[in-house]
Amino acid sequence: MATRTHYCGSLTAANVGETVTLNGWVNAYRAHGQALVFVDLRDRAGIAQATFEQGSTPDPIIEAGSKLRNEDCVAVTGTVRKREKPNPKIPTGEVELVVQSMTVLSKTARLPFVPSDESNLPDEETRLKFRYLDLRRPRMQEILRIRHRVAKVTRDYFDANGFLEVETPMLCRSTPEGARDFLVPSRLQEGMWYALPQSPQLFKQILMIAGTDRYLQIVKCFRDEDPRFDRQAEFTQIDLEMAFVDREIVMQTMEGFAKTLWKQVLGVDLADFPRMTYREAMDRYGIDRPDTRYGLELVDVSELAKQTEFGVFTSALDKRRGVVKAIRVPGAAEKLTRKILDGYGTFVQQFGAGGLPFVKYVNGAFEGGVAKFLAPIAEGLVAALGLENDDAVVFGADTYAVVTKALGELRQKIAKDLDIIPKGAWNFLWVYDFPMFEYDAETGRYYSLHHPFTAPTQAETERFLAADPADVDTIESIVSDGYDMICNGSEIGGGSIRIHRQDVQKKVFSLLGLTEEQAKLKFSFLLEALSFGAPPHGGIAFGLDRLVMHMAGTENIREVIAFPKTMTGQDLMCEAPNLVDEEQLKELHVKSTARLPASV
RNA sequence: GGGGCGGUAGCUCAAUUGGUUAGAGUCCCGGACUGUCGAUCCGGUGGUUGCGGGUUCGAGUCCCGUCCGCCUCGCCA
Repeated sequence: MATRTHYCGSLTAANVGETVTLNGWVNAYRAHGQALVFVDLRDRAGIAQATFEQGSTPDPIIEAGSKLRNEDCVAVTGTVRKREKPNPKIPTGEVELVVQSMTVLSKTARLPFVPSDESNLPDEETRLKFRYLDLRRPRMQEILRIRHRVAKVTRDYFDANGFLEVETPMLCRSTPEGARDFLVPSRLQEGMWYALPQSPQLFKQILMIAGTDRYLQIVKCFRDEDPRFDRQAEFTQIDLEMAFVDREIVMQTMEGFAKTLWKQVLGVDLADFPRMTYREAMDRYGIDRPDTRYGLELVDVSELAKQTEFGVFTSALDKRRGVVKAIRVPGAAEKLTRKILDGYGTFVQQFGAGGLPFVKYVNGAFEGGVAKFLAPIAEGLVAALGLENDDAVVFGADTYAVVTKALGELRQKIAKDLDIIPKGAWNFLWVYDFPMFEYDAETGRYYSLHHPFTAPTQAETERFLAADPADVDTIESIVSDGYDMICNGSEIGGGSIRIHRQDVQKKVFSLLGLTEEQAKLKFSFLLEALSFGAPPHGGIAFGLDRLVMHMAGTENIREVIAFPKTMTGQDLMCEAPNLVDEEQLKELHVKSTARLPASV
């Protein structure tokens, strides 16, 4: 075949007069009979027009050109010529290739869809089934390129900062806590199972103990939980760890990374990242990953609510940790119709709220909703919320946990519904000072807010070691040395300074309900490693897929993964998962209890 | 495991209250055409309305079940 001398997308007026060969696919064709045919050829780099014309192109080649159809794969050779009428819509529009010879490398069968017909793109199901056609689209190629750039800049940045890329195993041991594991049966060890890594957490800590000092890995991780629009069972982390560091060093290094990434991939200069404690984030935004691109902040109006006769308020305040909070929605008195507000009422109910009291502030007075209850505190409320004419106000009244969750979620929904999120904004911030533990009254035990290897802050360590496990308030007040990097309300990275003291690690395990025996059974290697001169260390893991989602501006995570899985965990192209041979199961010492056939 | 939305030609969509032979654009096939770039013009192929059951004189439309896709709650240290 004639091999490429240029990419279609790279042709410019500078190539005029040159004889070039293009390899690509037919993006579109315009045949004007046996004497003139235009074919738009597409490759990874872009589109160029190939012209078959009598006088320049041999007749049999014109004939063959007129038979080309969408997505046929061809090689064409010819001379680059300046066009009489340039096409300003494409970058190569000033020139065309006058075809002298052509090879049809591969005719296409009847297409399930036409990749170049952006206005008639099929549903996602069809795109995923024929992913190779979908990926031919320039937009998908652009996303692949961005993803590549992110990986490349990542390796360059961390290489320049002394990090070493080290691979860690995919076949690991299953550990308690955390997400559900994907399991792999062992053939050589009958009855035993590997687990695919949820993250290389322990390996990278061991690498720090092993003197690697600075570690980086771009690595697949697996969590067998239900997907979301930005979550997939199989995903990629940019995983990092540093020894002999404190929180400040890690945060500075990682902030530098994010800035470098945005600069080199998008050409965007990011300002220094603001920092916010977990407490402040929850108080003001009702979530641990606040989207600071817009207002709609939560305001505690408990003191005012106390002065009303409104049962919903007063009974909420009678509860342990009861609060009344409000969100001012500027200028939304008309937009938030009764119907919409009813919908919001239902919306907050799924987070445990009883309903959504609301009121509108029009011409200096409250009207609608719960207006009649607010008379005694009207002045105070206007001042507390900074109300202006035509504002709407929604309230949450319940325990702190319920109000925070309900209003935090509602805040984001209102912002989307009213379309008040500024386009093109990059609001990064750090959230830190997370609690180490949350106590769950139902199971009667503590849970790690981050993971069980997260250290308490240095200042808290002795208080933590001294704390009585039965003293829930004290345990819950212990602050960890963790930090999350937030971008536009999305957690793109999370990490912490790790525990490097055996006594601290043992206490964490015991608070999590692991007996000394269980801890030894599951984590003996870690506890042992910690006893051999473990350096202080800490790190972070970024969600590569989410980073690319933000940078490419896609609606979901599947768009940034070449071969993604659906919400039911299937690969529609290769049809995984699927049945296996009975013989395979036997070798693996596995017998299925499924009602449907487990093998073919 | 729970909730919501969706599934009609290869693709994108339409089809009045349940009522004639389920239509249009596009792709594809055939024909015309020497400057198009969403080419244009003429003709044609193409349907188990996701699947199964039910109600009805009659179901794309209503009901039940099921599968698939998306979103969501739980879950995701």
